[in-house]
Amino acid sequence: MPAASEPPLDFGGAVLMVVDGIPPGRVMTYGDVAAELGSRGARAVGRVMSTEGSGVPWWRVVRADGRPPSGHEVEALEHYRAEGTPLRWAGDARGPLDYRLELATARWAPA
DNA sequence: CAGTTGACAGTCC
DNA sequence: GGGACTGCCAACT
Repeated sequence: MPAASEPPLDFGGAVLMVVDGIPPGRVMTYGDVAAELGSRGARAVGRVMSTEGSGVPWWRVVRADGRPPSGHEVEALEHYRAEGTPLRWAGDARGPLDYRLELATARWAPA
C-alpha cells in the first residue's frame, strides 16, 4: 500500500511536511520542527527553508526569539497580519520591523 | 575526504 | 533586558 504517510522523506521533505501542517495564525520554532523530526538540527531546518521553503508557509516558522528569518521581516509581517497571528512589539521599537511573535499564544504543536 | 557555512537554540555574563 | 559563546545537524565547495 502506497503509504503516502511515510515516503522516503529526506530531511528537507520532512521539514516541508511539518511546516505545511502548521495552521494559519499559528507558528512553530525551528527547534520544535527539528524535534518533530527527531533531530536537533534547528539550523538544518532553517537551511532547508532557504532552499526549498519556497513551497511552504515559511513565515509560520520563526526563531525561538519570536522573530522571523533575517531579511524577510517585512514579508513575514504581512502574512502575520493577514492571518491574525498574535504579534507583540516593544513600545520603544528601534524600527517598524522590530516586532516579535507572541509565542506564548501563537506557538503551536503538531498532533 | 575534510572544511566551511547556515532562514538556529540554549546557557552564561 | 540584551549581548556573546558554544553546540547540533545537514548540505555545499
